[in-house]
Amino acid sequence: MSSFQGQMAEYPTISIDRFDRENLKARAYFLSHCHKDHMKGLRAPSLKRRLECSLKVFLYCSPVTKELLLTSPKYRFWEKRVRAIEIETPTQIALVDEASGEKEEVVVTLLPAGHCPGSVMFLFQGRNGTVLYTGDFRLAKGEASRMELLHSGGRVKDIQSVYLDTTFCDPRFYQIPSREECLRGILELVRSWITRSPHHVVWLNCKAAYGYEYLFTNLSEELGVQVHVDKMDMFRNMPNILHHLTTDRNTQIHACRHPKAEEYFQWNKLPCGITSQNKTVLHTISIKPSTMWFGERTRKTNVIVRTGESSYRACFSFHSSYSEIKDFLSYICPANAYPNVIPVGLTVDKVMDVLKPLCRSSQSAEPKYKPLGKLKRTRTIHLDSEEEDDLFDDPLPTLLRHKVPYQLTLHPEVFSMKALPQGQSELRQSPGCYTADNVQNVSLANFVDCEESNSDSEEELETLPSLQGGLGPVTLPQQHADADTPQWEVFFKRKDDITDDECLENLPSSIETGGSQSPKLFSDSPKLFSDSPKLFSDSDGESTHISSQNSSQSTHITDQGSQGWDSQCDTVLLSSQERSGGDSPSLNKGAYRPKSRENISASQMEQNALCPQDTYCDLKSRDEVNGDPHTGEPDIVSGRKSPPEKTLLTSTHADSQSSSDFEIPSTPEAELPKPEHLQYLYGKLATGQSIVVEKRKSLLDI
DNA sequence: GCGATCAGCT
DNA sequence: CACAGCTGATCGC
Repeated sequence: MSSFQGQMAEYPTISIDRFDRENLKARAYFLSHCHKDHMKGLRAPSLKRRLECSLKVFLYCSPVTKELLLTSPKYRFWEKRVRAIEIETPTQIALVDEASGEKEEVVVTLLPAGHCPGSVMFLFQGRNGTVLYTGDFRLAKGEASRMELLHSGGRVKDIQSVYLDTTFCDPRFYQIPSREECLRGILELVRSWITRSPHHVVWLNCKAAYGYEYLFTNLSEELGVQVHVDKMDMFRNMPNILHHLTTDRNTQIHACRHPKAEEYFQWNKLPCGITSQNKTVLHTISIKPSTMWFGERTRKTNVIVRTGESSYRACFSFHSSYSEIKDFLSYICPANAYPNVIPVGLTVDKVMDVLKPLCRSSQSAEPKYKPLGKLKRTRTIHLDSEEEDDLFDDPLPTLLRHKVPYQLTLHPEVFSMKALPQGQSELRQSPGCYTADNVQNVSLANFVDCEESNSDSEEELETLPSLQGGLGPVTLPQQHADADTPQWEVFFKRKDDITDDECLENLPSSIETGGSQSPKLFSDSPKLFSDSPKLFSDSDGESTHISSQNSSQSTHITDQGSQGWDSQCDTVLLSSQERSGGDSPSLNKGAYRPKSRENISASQMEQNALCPQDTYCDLKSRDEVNGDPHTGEPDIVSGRKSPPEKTLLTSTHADSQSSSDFEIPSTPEAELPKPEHLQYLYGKLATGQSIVVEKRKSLLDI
């Protein structure tokens, strides 16, 4: 839970995610996402009164957050005072003291945080330097390097302070299985159950919070079954979520809730009250998403655990793991970092001990000789001209440097993150800032093109095996390019292509921080967005448009598999959950190859834990392998007890968080990178050539 | 009656 | 395991 008090040292007149006490005096409010622990005081009478007196005070958030917030009647009084800011669109905001008339300008940029729909990080740039408030986030390793607007001149911006989500900033939580692994595990479990019969249903025991939507949409997409929920009106303007949900109880996947749901479940009753369909009793299992983590040396990442006869726990995390946090922070390398959360059992000091070494100050404490000629942690290879002296960090905030962009050189993915219907370009018009307007219009035009082409390929996608990218169930809902309706692109986006950034991340030199010593091999692109903030006009940027947010962490499975560095072990179901029919249009047929438990010895299991597909592992109760009550039909009608936990699904994808990829034994079919190959790759990296990673014919790609 | 806070629960 | 959030008890306005 966030213990951030709302204010940042550099910009104390703005309040973020806290709206009580001192924050009542703020000149502007920011909400990173719609979770209650970040909304304290947001509907308190004291703040309501403040709003009535101070007509220039606004709440800034992402378009999706605005939508979610205003759907709740309790917050509807904010309607006239919420201003949605497009993702990744630097926007200038005036902080006015209404009493004295004193004014300060800041430029804020919203960056997708991957925590829940609408969740963002706030990057502020102004006279007291550049600071980043992360809100809650889950970003896979290397993702910061793909955020265009964290960079300037091809380098990470000079960030004074980071206010960081440290929920799992504890070595205990070293590794949390990737979103894709978890998703795949749940998908296969659900698939294995609901394909048994139309009366086999799954209850997803989710907490009342935004953040599970990508689970629902992916399950629905892959299995062709809508998810039953209690309410969906908050998604009314987000078709890509809405289409996968239903309030019709007659479906096989439920995520409905009830205060006595657990009790109901004991009696084979779903939270929505049904126990049968068409006079046939339902066979139900429950899956409870919860965080699972693994230590540094743990190679086994079991994403599904059986906790009872019909109960399962599935790995699911809204927050970055310890190693993901460290990766993020070390990439940003701010002067200071402050924890927003103190994990239970830790103290502020303990957390600071982790954060400090990743900050600039600790690294530049004493002058050190550094060998010249090392590559700087550049992120993207720009083809444009060099624009600034690389030897020194920018003394000025980026916004003060007014550059006139001459061409749009941003990468397509940047645009794909910003869904904007045609015809809304005028909403971006900001009187008094024609330079920015021009840029916006240019980018908008390009964006629209981009969208249309996306929608074209969408058609294709549906006719192609959706495993094209090798990601299988991770395939995420596509974008709709309906110019007339508000757009919603799923906030977690799949990225097929590994970028060179990713590779750079794995290079030792990528950890190098601080001032550059290397000549730039490649010039940087002219800055567009970062130097041309959109001004927040008074003509109310009201927009019903729902912007997308995308989190791109899908590269790891394909990357690593394609390089053969890691065992390509994906989640595999046990025979207990086996169903013989290959009836489903499975994207995972390769991975889904059940094997009889009895045929596998314990030692085999140990091995298999490190090597892939035809594997399961049962960490905790190997001696119980014969006692699976699920092997036969019919099943579970009553008498749910809780046998010792059994791990049913396993994935040994040590994945993105692996600190030492080469330690991992290879699978028979996997190839270790040969020194020459590595040399070749590194050579390409060093010279800035893009590396196209050839996708291995995936196991799943059958 | 409402809100803030806390314990308990999941 | 923790998370996010609900419920219910208590207290103060």
